[in-house]
Amino acid sequence: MAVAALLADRTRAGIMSMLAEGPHCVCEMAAALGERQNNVSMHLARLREAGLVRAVRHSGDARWIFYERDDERCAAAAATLAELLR
Amino acid sequence: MAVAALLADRTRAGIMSMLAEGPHCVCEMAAALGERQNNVSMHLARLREAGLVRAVRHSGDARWIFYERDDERCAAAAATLAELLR
DNA sequence: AGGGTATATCAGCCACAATTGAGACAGTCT
DNA sequence: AGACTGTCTCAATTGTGGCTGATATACCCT
Repeated sequence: MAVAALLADRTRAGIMSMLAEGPHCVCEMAAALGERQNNVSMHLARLREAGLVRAVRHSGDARWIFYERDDERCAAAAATLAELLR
Repeated sequence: MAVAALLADRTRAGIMSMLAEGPHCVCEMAAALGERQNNVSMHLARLREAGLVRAVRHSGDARWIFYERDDERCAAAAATLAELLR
């Protein structure tokens, strides 16, 4: 899926926005965005496939799965988009 | 329509890419992109509504309508997108 | 005025993506 | 082991957006 299409979805944009501030677990984002957990999970899968985010398991309690941005990939994606609007 | 959604379409991305090099008329872009005229026209309408491009009539022959980018709006849009990937 | 060309608009159809609902899986407690 | 919680996956439905085909509008030319 293209970067622009990934950001085009309201929920995914919200996810990226939240992750810009730091790592969050799925249920936190679902609650904050007013979306169901399985939806957020699916959108995260899309973002993961594109490499924009990655899942990390906490060492202490592995029930929660935290997601964080891949800054390098995000920067590359931003450059790709900026090219179109250059 | 959101900026990201506008750029998510292959045809619209092609249009923006062509317009980055300079003004073009609808039929030129349709031919270059291998799309039908009415499709390109419709996509241009979307881009026009968003303010990313504008139509200009040639003074000499007003049959052709040239489209050109609105650099200011494009820069603003790029900033909006960059914010999500910041 | 009439014919030709460039562009715009509109209804109908189709494809794809988002949401829903249900269930599976993994890890943590008691 | 059994209950509970957080996450993931999948089939079915819904909804949105793009494409098509036809038509309308605008301009030029003879």
